[in-house]
Amino acid sequence: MGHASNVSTLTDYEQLLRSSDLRVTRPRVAVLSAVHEHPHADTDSIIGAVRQSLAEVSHQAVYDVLRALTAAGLVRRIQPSGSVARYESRVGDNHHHVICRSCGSIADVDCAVGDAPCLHASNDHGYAIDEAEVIYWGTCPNCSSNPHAHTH
Amino acid sequence: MGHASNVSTLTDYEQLLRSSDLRVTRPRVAVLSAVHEHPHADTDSIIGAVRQSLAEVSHQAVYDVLRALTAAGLVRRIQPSGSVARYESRVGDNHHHVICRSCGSIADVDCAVGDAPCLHASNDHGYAIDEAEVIYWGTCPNCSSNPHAHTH
DNA sequence: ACCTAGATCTTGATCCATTCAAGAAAATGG
DNA sequence: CCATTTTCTTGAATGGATCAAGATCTAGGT
Repeated sequence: MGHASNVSTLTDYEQLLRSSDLRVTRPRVAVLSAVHEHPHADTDSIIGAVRQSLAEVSHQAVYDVLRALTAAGLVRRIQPSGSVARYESRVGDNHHHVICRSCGSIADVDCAVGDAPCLHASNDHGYAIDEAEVIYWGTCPNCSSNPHAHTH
Repeated sequence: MGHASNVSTLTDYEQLLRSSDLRVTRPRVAVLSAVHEHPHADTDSIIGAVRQSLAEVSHQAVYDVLRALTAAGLVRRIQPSGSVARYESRVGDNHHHVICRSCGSIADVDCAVGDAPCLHASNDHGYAIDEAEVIYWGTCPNCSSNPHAHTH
């Protein structure tokens, strides 16, 4: 009695992992979940979030998992100048980011030109370009109105 | 006899520094020169280049100078994902970069749309955008033809 | 269900780019 | 030439990320 829950509790995250041929482990489910729930979080924040549901996960495991998930395309890693690595679960749509120079907040920006665009450099120097990464730098609404309230 | 050379040897780099209200020191001239001569070089390469003309410069001095030059707008700092900081002397023209995923080589790309463009995000979320940084990722001609010759 | 092979995680150390700190040296303006 | 302020030297520390070895767990086959 009760072992039927093994089947009924298959989460979407487990499905995602399996469909990428990744073994399902508790650290992996927890990290994948954390990235979904905390877009643009850095590794340290992800470790913190993961440990709320799975207390004793090593930081090394989180690093390993993030690498595996990134390689599998389940998460995307971004690393703006001067920042540590950050991760997001929105993948495959070629979107970009706006970053506040003052507080570091990040927001998503749909690609301005279409779906898989931005791939046209004025002179590609013979490079075979497969991705155009755009980072818009500026000041967020909050920092614009409260110029001295740094959360950075 | 001979001290007239103090005047005649004012280099362009000295002028650049003075016009930015920066004191002229040998480390600064050497670093500025190194960045001009080695576009996209990282700090370590710049330290090496600087020490060819000025043997005993501390790495800390180079870090400090690079920071000062960047703040003054005399050089530009770029830091692609997974790379250390790199510097270039081409500033003020809103150009972008293509980077080879295989060997890490970097080439300049003029802005595709015009002069100070690219500043139009599809939805800026209220951010006041002042710069659009574009990095094109791909494979350089050399790595395309010699797929296994990593210099990275 | 159980076992095995191979992947993944834990533990603990290490790397290295960058920054911090304090005092010595140098540059500018008077 | 001096005084003030900046910049450089020296040496240590920081922190994100990686390396390494062995224990643990997952998945697939029996």
